[in-house]
Order: sequence, then C-alpha cells, then structure tokens
Amino acid sequence: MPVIDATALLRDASLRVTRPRVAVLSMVANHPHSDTDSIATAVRRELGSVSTQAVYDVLRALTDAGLVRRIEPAGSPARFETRVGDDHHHLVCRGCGGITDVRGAVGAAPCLDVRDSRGFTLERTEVTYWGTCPACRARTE
Amino acid sequence: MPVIDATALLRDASLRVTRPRVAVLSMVANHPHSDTDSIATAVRRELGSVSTQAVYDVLRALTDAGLVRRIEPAGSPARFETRVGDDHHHLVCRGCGGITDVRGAVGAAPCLDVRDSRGFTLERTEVTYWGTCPACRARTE
DNA sequence: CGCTAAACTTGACTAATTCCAGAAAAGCTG
DNA sequence: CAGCTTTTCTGGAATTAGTCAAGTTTAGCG
Repeated sequence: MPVIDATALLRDASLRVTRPRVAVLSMVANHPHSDTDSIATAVRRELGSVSTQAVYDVLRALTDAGLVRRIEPAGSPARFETRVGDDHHHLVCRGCGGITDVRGAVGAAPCLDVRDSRGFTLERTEVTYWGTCPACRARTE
Repeated sequence: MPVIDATALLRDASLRVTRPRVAVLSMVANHPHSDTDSIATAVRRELGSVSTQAVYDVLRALTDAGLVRRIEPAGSPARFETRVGDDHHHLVCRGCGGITDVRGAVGAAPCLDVRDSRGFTLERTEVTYWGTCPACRARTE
C-alpha cells in the first residue's frame, strides 16, 4: 500500500490536521478515482462517524489547496485522485464507469494548442477517452 | 438563422415525427450548447405546453439516434448540440459556464493516440479546455 | 491551560434527472 | 380511412448529488 504522510501534506498546505482530513486524504491516495460516497463510507469505517457534510467540506478544502483533483466524467458523480501536477488523462468505461489513468503530455502536445482561443485565457486542458473496458466488452459479447 | 429540416432528419433516423421533437431539434440546432431548461422554455414558447418529461425523453431519443450530442462539463447541467461527427471540442469558461466551440482534429492528432490503452476499446476522445472568457476576465480585474 | 478561528455536526433544502402508470397520438395494415 | 399496435406524452413522486445555515467542537497558538 502506498504510504503517504497525510499529516505532513496537510501541514505543508497550511491546512489544519484533523482526523477526517487525514482519513479522507489517505483514502483518496490509496483508492484513486473514488466517488464521494465510497470515500465517506471508508472514512466512517475508520473513524466511526463522520458527517456527509464534513466529507464534502474536506474534499473541497483539499481540492482548493491542490492536494487532490476533482474529476467528473459525464454521467458520473464526482471522483477524486491525488495525482496532481502530472499530465495524465482518463480512460472511462461506458459500461461500468470505471476510470483508468493514461499517460499524456499536454504541455508538449502541439495538437492541443488552441489556435483560435477567441480571447479566452486557457488554464487547463482535460482529455477524456471514452471506451469499453475488457471486462465490460466480454460481458456484452 | 441556419434552417434545418428537422422533419427529414427525424425520418432519416427512423424516429416518429412529433411536434415536440421537431421543436426540440430545431431549438438545439439554432442554439447550440443549450441546457435542458432553456430548451424546455423555448419549446413551450413555441408549442404552448410541453412537459419536462417529454423534453428529457426527446433529448434522450435524439441522443441515442445520434442526431444530437450531449455534453456535460463538470459543474454544469447537461447541454446539447447538433454538431455531431466533426471533431470539434469545447472551451468552457470557469466564470460563467459558457461554452465555445473550437476546431480540433482528433483523428489526425498523433498526441491523442493512446499507446497504453490497457485493453480498452476506444470509442471517442473528448477534449475540454478550461479557461476564462474575455467578459469574465474583465469583470474580475 | 485557555482562547479563537477554523472545522465539524445536524438537518433542512435545492437542482437535475429519472421512474411510474395511465392517457393520447402516430403510423401501419387491410 | 377505421382499427390496432406501438410509441410517446402527461403529471406526480422518487432519487441522487450536492449546498446552505446555525450551532457545537476542536486544533493550534500563546
């Protein structure tokens, strides 16, 4: 299991270190692409009782601080991951909604330059690949 | 105003031609990126009274038939457009949620090939550019 | 140890979308 | 063009995801 020092990460981001925050951050680090509900369930299993609201608040705080990234493929509730800063993208299965990371290179990719940005200030480029995972393909064949 | 023959499009897709369908399809064609609510309002203005359910059903039928595409940027209700089949992508403003089309060339773009597709069958690649539109930038400066 | 702001709890609430069951309408079929 | 079948539409209730507000607790500083 990848061990992360959630406490140190929180401190570095000048966030208070609370039990719910540590539990949520560890959970997201160890189970990338979890949705809010799975995170809440896992955190409750660890700490006993944590309000849904707290989970939302914590995830918002972590997202704002840049410790986790929120990903939200169409048709699916929000999911979270800790891999921030590297240019990876997501492969989403239409069958089961599962998400897999794929390497990418946005900065280096000339075809992702927008020539006609119409005055927009570009901040981020998000690439989502839609397809069917091996398990779902097997099921429908 | 781009005139489309909604009736013919529906027939070609072997969908029954109903007044709500024609109205919804025309609305989407003339106002790309509309959300369900605006579509419902516009359709009601034209036909008098149409249930919300009918609008959802029609949009689903049109989407399944490939006549419209459903786009769903994070944090925004579903939106619809008729430009299907060409490789264009979307520029989404974080401030106002507005969507602008940008040309793209997925098929021709080498950097969008996924080398490590982990057995997935790839169906579509979706690129979303996040940024701030000129109007929103002006407002916050 | 005690203070204070930040974080957590509780519970009601909104928005978007779907489900359900019956009524109505479109379009074959003869 | 009358009747039958299939599909669509209506209205209301249910679900899901997430937010708001007010009061209580707690981390971290002195």
